[in-house]
Amino acid sequence: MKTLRKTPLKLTDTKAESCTFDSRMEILHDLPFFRNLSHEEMHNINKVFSDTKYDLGDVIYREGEKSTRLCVIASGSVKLIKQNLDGKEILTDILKQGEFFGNMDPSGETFYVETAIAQVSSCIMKINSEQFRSILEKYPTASLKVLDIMSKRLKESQERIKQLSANSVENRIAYTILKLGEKLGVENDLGLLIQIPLTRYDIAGMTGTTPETASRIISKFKEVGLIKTGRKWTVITNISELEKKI
Amino acid sequence: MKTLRKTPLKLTDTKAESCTFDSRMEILHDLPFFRNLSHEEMHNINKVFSDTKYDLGDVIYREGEKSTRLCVIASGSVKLIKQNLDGKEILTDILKQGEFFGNMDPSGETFYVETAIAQVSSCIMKINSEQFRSILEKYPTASLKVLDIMSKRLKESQERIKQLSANSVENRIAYTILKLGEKLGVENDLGLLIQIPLTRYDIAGMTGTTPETASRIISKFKEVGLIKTGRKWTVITNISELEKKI
DNA sequence: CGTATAGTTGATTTGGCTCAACATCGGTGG
DNA sequence: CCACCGATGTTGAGCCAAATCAACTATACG
Repeated sequence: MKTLRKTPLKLTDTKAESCTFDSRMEILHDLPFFRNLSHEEMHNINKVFSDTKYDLGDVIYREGEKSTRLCVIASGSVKLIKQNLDGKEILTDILKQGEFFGNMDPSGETFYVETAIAQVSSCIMKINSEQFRSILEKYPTASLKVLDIMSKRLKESQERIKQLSANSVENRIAYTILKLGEKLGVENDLGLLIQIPLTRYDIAGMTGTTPETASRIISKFKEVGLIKTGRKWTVITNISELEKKI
Repeated sequence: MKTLRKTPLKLTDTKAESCTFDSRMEILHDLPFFRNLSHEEMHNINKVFSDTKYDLGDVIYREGEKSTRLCVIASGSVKLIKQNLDGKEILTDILKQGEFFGNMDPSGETFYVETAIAQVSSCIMKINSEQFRSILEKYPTASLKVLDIMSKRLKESQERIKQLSANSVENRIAYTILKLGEKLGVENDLGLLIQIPLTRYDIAGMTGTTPETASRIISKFKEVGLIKTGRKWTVITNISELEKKI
């Protein structure tokens, strides 16, 4: 039952170069919604973005603040959190390089509905909501791509509602770990490693339970050999059996 | 405690004329995403839509079927349902005239992720996903409007996740009734009537609980004079006090 | 009117929360 | 380099909100 082992996570610090104009160029070019644009167009778009580096745990914006910008992750990863009145944290999403978050409503009268926190040291590219909007107006293909991404997120969100409404905590934790594996998994010598620091609080916040209950269920999964975990890291060792727990 | 009273719901049957080409024209013109289009453009768009009448309880499409069309409610209202493995029903959304649902991914390789059911007799306008897509490509303003609506739905969906994760059933039922009041409420002699037939099963499906628990909590709300209800109908009689229950 | 559907209410059970004590990891500074 | 300590994770005991199971009543529709 002992899984004593140093963290297998590779938390390479955001390299300075991930925030340079040229590397941003590459990242922007890889975004689904800016593909097919000419180099010159991309260059002009890139000029409109600014960037900021954040260390692990830094707040990018806070729920309730006036929302004025759209953010794109140039490197690193970001978690989106909603707070309940009694302080309970709901983890809405975990985003990785190339994904966007923040505001794209140009009205100027909106407020962030969640708090964004750097989950590892990250470089975040930012653009004014109105400017982003005018890019979308200029490139209809881009806005359809954004629309597709939003559709997908809505579907995922509704799947989660279904789970919270009808499934047990065990189901939800199995599902969440598998989804994280799909999205952030990296094969290593142990199995499929989830390449972000993930605490019991995070898992509890994603599944609508408490850290204690999350810990208990994770211990059960460990006992039957579905996963291996340690402080802030998780490895899936038996995907097919874990899928049966959903 | 007795609220013996005939249903105050006005379930006017979908008038035949709500499905005529001309009345569809009006409805399309009122859609947020087609506003600002010329009469001629609208006329061309209208020609691409077909329509179908559904009676209360009719299935418009079923979860898992190949998704090929986008639907717009010309008249009536529609509920979107997801089923759990053990048969439990999750009510994802209730939509009214002018709202859209279904599929807008043109890839042709997608499946409906929920079942759509007419909640009253309804006229549904339908368009092929690819055709809708090409309209969006042609009118960038329209696709941005659609994007805005999707953003709003995503926010609502995440709010619901938060509630399911952190709030009591009482909180959630109060919230849900208030939201339904905002969206579908009509002032009558009793108070703010929710103008759709709404069962305890529906409310349970929207709040992630059981009909029995929903009934108990609704009885409590009735006792303290926050709402009045009968078979399939709900009237909010004290909004401000009901808000305190969230 | 009679019947199927919808709603209510009670008794019992239980999954998961709360509170609490303890174990362990890993970064920091002496 | 190692000891320390705060952050993280584990585990136990008791409790409670809500699910389940069940019997019943009320409503609307044909």
